[in-house]
Amino acid sequence: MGRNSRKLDILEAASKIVTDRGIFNLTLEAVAEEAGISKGGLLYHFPSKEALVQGMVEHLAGNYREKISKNAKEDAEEKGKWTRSFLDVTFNQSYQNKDMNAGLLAAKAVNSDLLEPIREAYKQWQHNIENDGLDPVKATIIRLAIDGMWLSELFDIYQIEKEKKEEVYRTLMAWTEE
Amino acid sequence: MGRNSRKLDILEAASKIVTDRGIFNLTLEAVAEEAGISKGGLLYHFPSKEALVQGMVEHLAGNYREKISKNAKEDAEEKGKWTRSFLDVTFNQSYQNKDMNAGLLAAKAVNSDLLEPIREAYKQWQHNIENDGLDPVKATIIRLAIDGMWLSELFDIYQIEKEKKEEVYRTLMAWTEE
DNA sequence: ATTACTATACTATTTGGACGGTTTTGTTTC
DNA sequence: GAAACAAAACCGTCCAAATAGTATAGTAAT
Repeated sequence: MGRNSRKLDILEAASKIVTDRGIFNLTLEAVAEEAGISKGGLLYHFPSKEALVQGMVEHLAGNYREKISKNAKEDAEEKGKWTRSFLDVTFNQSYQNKDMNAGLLAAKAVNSDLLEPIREAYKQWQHNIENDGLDPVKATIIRLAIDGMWLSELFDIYQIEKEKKEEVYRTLMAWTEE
Repeated sequence: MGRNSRKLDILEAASKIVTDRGIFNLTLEAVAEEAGISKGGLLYHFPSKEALVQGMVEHLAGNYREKISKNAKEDAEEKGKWTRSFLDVTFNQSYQNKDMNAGLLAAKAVNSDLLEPIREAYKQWQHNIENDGLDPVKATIIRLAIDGMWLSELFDIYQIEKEKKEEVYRTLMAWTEE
């Protein structure tokens, strides 16, 4: 798998550091060490810290987008497919995805402008969800609820019990099929 | 003239810096200057940066708690009062409250343990909401949706149009009255 | 005397990033 | 196929700037 995964190695290392040690420990040296590369080598791939964080965001936004659009396309039922896809991917995949959380936190801390790719993605999803054959307000609520779930966990504000989480998920999913 | 609001001035200054300039610019010097106090004076009140952030969190958590419990007590209808109060306070008051956002971001960045007062508050609210005379799952969804709304804005991920926000709010509110 | 500061100077450490050099890999020419 | 060269990938050191926190001497009001 060689050479092309070098950049990915670095991005993963950066995510790991943010997740495990917090934003203030995301230093070039720490990332280099975690990725098994020298500081110079790191700066070769990402010429500045901002570029590194930008890389993180672009990577996670791309991944997330792909998953959601693929999932929607595979849905047999037309009505509600975007809402379902968003719900499913967010709950079952991105949820535990450290990259997402780390990238968000890093971008917010370093430079809010770097969040643009994510904003762009969300804008599109919101549009799709509102034109999904469902009641737009209810669809939006579904979206907000699942976002509330992962954002509150990302923030360590609270975490509902697994049981209740599953129940919420099933209920929201059922709403997309009404 | 016990200018006892000195500590509050400092906390407000800190919030303003985080909101306007981001977490990395929350330095002791910057806070002192923004608060119109010397660095020594700042350290007199908050002996370390961590203590300052702790102060921020405690202050916002206290405020938030008070508002919600006051609001719930004033509700004429018993059923759903906690859910309504949470919804109302979050949407109409804490929402634009920069203190909340700044405190959260600062605590998450500096030391996640500092979020404990908020976690404690949320734990209680979740308990109240689940025993509010409403369907617990639906009540939880209401809570999650409104959290999704302010957290996604706090994060600058997306912002729905005002119109739609109001609609969502009204719909959620109606659900607490069913 | 105590509380609540101001003002300045200082230390010790960290950090982003520049820089110059080296190794690896790939391509062309003989 | 080997030599010659070029480009990409990478290393390790150096440095100026910034920062948390300490120290200290002094002020003003209660």
